[in-house]
Amino acid sequence: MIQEIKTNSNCQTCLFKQVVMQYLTNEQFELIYDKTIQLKFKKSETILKQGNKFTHLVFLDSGTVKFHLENESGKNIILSVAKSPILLGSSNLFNEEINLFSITALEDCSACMIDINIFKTMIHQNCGLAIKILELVSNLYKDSITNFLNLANKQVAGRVAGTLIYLSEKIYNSTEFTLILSRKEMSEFVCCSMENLIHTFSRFQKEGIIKIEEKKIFIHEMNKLKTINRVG
Amino acid sequence: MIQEIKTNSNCQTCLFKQVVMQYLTNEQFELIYDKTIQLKFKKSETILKQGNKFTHLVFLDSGTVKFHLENESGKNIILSVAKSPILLGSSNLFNEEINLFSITALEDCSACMIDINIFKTMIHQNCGLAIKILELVSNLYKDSITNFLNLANKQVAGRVAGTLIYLSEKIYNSTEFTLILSRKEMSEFVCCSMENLIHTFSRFQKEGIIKIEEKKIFIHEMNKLKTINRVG
DNA sequence: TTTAAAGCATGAAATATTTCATATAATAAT
DNA sequence: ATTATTATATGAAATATTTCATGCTTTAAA
Repeated sequence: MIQEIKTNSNCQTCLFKQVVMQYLTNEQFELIYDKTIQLKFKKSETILKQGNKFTHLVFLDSGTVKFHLENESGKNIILSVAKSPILLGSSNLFNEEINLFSITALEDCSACMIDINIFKTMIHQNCGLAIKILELVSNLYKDSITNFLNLANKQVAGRVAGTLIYLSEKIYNSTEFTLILSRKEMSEFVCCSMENLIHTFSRFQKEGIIKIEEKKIFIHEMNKLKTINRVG
Repeated sequence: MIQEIKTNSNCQTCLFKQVVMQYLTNEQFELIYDKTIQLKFKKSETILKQGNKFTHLVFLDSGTVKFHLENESGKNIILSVAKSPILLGSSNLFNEEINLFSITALEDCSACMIDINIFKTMIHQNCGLAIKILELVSNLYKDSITNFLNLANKQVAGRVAGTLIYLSEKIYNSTEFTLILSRKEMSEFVCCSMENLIHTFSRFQKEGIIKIEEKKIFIHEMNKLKTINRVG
């Protein structure tokens, strides 16, 4: 990762600043800003590592990331995919200061690392900011339940459909997109073997529901996908 | 459910009051108290219903509950089991005021229903309280990830082991306990068919890992259970 | 440029899981 | 007391999933 000289940064247009400034004075913001480091991450670099003590909130300014964790049997699981602009690490704020999961860049990203102690002090001084963070954590919590719902008690076809719908609606905002996840990563998202994922992709393609050209995916029949997702 | 006359209630010893009073004045607490209703729920009564607009936080004073939801294919899933004292509904506080999941009594419960609007007003006036709630939501979030980890990418035996460990360590604080969940409910917790759950119980019993006497469960070899849970 | 490695794809065998059929015991209803 | 219902249990067939073997294609390395 490359550390940028801060004078080059574009704080003027930063969404995080715009939100936070509603609750902070200029002086308070300067305190945060002094401790903030702007970094660039290359594809597949780790932004936050599961199990590490975490020292910074991360505001993802550009790029897409995956939240993932290893379970006790050593298998990797992708919890979610998120794109900028988004604040990462907020769910850890009031845990035991250990990252619950890893966050890794799926494509080149730029991010601001915000000192956690300074930020916590600000929260204590500022109800509005605390409530804003509470909103963020609540929504993360909601997303994780949605995710859980997609996986639990469904067969692989239903889960693959759910994941394709999620990517289409929440990440790419289109029924045609170029996947930045490998087949292996897709299978870690769907929680099945890579072969099963590929078989399911092939089946969906044979049935005309989707079209696959290597990394490009075209969803032709979203309705069928939604039915498959619903019935499991 | 039976509504109690408030003069009979035991607010003097209530944990919720003890915590909240650290952040509120007597006058503020009285405001909340005036709008609070104390209820008793019988086993299997619904405390909060998935999809309903939610109007009250619920402080569970006694009893044990399950968090559960129906997925799109109509299957019931138990997200978690929780026992008193615990504040229910806090994760909904800053969502769209819709219950994300249902909460149902697993045994007779008593609970205080706290008006959400009054409580929100208090949060806005009080950073300490906001941060306390933030802690609660963060921990709920952490629990749901732990739960997810137990289920994802593991075979049924590993998941059954994980659920037994959870019940033993987090709910009953003993290796011997009388299950308040039916076999059907256990299978909804583990996310498998009821038959598969029963098969797995039988297998564990044959291998001497646990002993089952109808509703009573004796965990004889916790280490083996943990190994099975870890390797999946 | 050639070779090695990684990613993707397919089919078949091995394994896991669900569904179905059936039975028994415990509980509820008549 | 008798009957019906519910909860629990077991085994076998049907289905789903993983694992394995293999091949092709693309990318990275020598």
